[in-house]
Amino acid sequence: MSSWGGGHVAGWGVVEEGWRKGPWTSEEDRLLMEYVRLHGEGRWNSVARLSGLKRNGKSCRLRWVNYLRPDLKRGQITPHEESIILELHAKWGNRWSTIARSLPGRTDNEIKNYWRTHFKKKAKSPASNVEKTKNRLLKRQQFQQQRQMEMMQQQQQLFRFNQLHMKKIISLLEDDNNNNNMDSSNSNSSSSSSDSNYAVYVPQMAPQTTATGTTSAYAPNATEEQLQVHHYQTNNGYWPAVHQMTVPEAAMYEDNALWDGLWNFDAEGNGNFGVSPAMATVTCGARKACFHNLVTPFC
DNA sequence: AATTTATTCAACCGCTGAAAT
DNA sequence: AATTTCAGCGGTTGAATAAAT
Repeated sequence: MSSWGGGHVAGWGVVEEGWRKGPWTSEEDRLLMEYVRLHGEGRWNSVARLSGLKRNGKSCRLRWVNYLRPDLKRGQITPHEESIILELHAKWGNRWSTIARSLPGRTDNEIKNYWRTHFKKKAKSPASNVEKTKNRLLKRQQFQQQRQMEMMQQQQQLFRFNQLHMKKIISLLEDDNNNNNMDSSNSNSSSSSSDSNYAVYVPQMAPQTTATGTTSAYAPNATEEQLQVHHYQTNNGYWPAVHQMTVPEAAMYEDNALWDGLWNFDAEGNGNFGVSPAMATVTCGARKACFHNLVTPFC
């Protein structure tokens, strides 16, 4: 069944001429990551000798570059990225690796696949099919927008709730203050619970739990440790990349992540907003960004 | 509910050019 | 200078999954 191009026919995971082929197991990923940790990227043909992996250099390099590299950006291609792909493809044609250089965290393979599935067919297919695709995308987009509105409404409600509480607290404090300073009658300093007072109150988001259960608060003062994601479960079972994201890096991603968050709003509402596990933490950033936008006008 | 069709994407291949021997 | 090795590129395949019938 799996005759990859030319050459001898070998099944998935079958050892052919000493080399294993097909999908990678979590153990193989672990070995490869360990190899890179110890020896760095490159010298791929030494992997088998030094790590015990029964994969050839080519396969190892590909696995690392397209899947295990910690700086990979996961999640769907954003509209912004899509426009870059289109623009650069018009300019350079199928020079995928060149295009990929303009999209940090995206691989040439990913861009190639994306372009082929989204644009190559569209160019060929009859108008009716294009319409169908358009309608389907539109439908999905509308649904996603609705979900987003619901989320925002919930967040606004939470904010209002916090405001009310703060008002109560302030008035209680004022009462207390007034009682304590009964004899100082001209106490102008004790402000009433004016808007300007609670407007500066920025409610802290509850810590978000990532796919791994790792707490990722993504508060402005979140430590680097809080922003680390260690191991993920994916649909094929395992995604072991160790992605360490510093606070400035996370901030840099925030913009993109916001797009991802909006674009990938997930129908199941599974808490990851439809992004891949690797982006789960980053998406928390997006959520934070959304929330921040709600608060900003009051600041 | 079952079947068919379409889509996605990880992993393969052959080829090429650069670097090492 | 010739040969071998290695890394990287673009094209292709097919298993898994989603959507349509």
